Amino acid sequence: MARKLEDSAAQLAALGHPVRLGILRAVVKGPQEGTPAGDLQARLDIPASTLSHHLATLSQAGLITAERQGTFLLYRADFKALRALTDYIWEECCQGGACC
Amino acid sequence: MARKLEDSAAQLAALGHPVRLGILRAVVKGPQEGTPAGDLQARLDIPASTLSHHLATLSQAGLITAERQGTFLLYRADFKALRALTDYIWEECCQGGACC
DNA sequence: CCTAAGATTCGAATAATATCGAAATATGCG
DNA sequence: CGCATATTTCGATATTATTCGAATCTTAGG
Repeated sequence: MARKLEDSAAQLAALGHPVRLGILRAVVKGPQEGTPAGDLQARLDIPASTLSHHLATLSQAGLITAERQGTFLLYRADFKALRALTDYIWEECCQGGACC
Repeated sequence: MARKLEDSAAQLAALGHPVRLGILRAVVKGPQEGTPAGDLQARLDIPASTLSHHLATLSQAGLITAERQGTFLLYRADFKALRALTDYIWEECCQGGACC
């Protein structure tokens, strides 16, 4: 399965925003079973609608996943996707043989 | 030296554009001493002014460096910066202990 | 000094993104 | 059902990014 440059760019763009990078960090450092959107909102102190928009961006990029638990929506980081993304960067780089 | 979230976000944003990711790839796969802007333009088939703008973005983010050689400007990838960036992502992730 | 080649900067139009309050949707519970 | 809580979607605005032709700048060479 060929990894598309466009998809990687979309994931990198999703991470390329201070608020979203902060969201990912908060999700990663949160409980393994996931962090409710409300908890993220309280911790990061941003309006709910803004947070929701950023969560959607990260989710569409495939970097986080959501699972409903009652009235809560638990967000979890997709570590496999993160690994694939960083791997992609280095596959690109090492193909030239200049760095590793 | 503490790596700032904002700086990482800026670097990720620089990579988060298909054309710029393509430029980085071309630079990485090019000769070690650097690739002239004109070569990149011919290979990627984009207007010179557009290319120049993207090169400036990548350069300001600290992902590539430029060195003049006569009338040419040779662009090189900053592998150290790329490594630091991918490392940063995993430092963030592994702090939670959930993934590695 | 003049010209040509390589590359950037300017300027201006268009497109995309970010933000956030208000309204709407989904879920659980009494 | 009706209400409360959690979250998203809508709508509207402000900001920023992207694009590219034309003009400018830089350097080398005659």
